[in-house]
Amino acid sequence: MSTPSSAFLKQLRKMIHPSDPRIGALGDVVLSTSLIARGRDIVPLGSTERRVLAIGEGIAMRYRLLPDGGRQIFMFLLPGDACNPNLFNATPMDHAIAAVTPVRLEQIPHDSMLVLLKKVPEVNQALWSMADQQTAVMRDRIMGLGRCDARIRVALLLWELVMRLRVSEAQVMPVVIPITQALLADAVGVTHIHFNRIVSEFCRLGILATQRGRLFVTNPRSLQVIASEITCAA
Amino acid sequence: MSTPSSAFLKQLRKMIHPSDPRIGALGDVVLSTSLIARGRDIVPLGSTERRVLAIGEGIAMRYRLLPDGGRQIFMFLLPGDACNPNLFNATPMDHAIAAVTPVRLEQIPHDSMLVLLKKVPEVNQALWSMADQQTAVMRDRIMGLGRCDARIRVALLLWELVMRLRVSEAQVMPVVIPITQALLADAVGVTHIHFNRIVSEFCRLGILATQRGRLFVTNPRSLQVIASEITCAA
DNA sequence: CGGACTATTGAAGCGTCTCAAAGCTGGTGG
DNA sequence: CCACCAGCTTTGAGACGCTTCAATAGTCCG
Repeated sequence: MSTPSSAFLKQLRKMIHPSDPRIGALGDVVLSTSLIARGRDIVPLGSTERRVLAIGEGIAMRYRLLPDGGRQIFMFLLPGDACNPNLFNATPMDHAIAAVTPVRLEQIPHDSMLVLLKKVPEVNQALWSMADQQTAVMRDRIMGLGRCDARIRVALLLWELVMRLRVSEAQVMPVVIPITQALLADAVGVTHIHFNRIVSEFCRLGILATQRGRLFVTNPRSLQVIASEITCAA
Repeated sequence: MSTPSSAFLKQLRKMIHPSDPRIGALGDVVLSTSLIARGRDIVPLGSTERRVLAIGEGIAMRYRLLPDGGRQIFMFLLPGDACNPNLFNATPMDHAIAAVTPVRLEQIPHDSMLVLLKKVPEVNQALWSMADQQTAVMRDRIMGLGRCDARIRVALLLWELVMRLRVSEAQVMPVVIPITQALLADAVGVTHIHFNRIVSEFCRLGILATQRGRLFVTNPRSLQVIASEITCAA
């Protein structure tokens, strides 16, 4: 069985096929892990990696800084998500990736991945799927930013995180989102201050509960209702 | 030489390597084209394609409709751009692609692509690069939508289009952008009406000139200046 | 020549930002 | 073990960017 305690390999396996025999080859991959402290960069701006990096545990973010000190967060990366699914990319990163919580990072040298790729071509396909999923998340973000008011954008983001957390971690009901309000605000493109007013409202509605540094989603159902007030047809 | 009159194959060739000998194999690909009228869908919502579709000539858009009748445009596709660079994707589209101008569409069956892929593995790499370029464009869009006011978003979009048009078509100075103001507005997330006020301002500044259905960029330089008033460090 | 689409202009309303300030909470060092 | 400090959260009031609604004008096509 070679249970891959790796979140990344687990996700890879899931994308290939429920029970492909060649999946055993995944165990042969050279995988190392390291711990990244909260707030530190995992992949700095302008870097070119020669390993596949993936989130093993914790939460990270793709982001970019602006000259005025602002910051835009493109998306949050959850356990199993790859920072750079494109094995062949030689161009320097146009953004950075940092740890939102303490992160256990999984690293696989490109060489090792390429060997695997030759043995199991379906891995390439799986990597494509992972990349596609991430761009789908970004499309949803563009959708929200371009067409919805802040209230709905917040609901959309939280709903997205709840859904994605449910698969990576098997969460129980009060879903925990261990991300600062300021960071969440930087993702939906509002001031952390206005974000907070919206959170307060959701708390009053019994949808959320707060604690320093984290949010509890007590009622995902109504979150989705709010989100779908304007959400897309897809 | 087998000059591929195909914009897509040209782009593919460019991404592989300036002068790889195996590039000749690109000519063996099964390529057909068809004409799409302005406004028609190229790839409808929910479809699953078994061919690679690419823009040969003209401009298309990735977009999604909202229940309230609104529309968000994720990005514009220019000659050479692929609608679906992921050969292995079997999941239905979560958005649609339509022709902004009359479009000459290039179609290559997946079978044929896979044959090519086996002969020239670098093609896979090239497809990855194309996908990466598109997500880079989307990241820039998120950046703008989340962090910049409308004036700058407009400058950013127009600057992006000017840059990308310069490579696909060898444009001369008054760069023509044959896209309706209403559509451009739907891309940057403002009312077409407010978009028009910004265009008017840019006209007064001598940056733009207008004509029914198209924009002329007469002074790209100052466009970039405005765009970089807040733009990212990258 | 009529009809449909595109562009343009004005005025009122509101969503969000900005600035300013003050609680809180948890972790750190004394 | 306590005090302090940095980071996170919360609250208020004024300003402004953008939307909305309404209406007119220009331009292409059948």
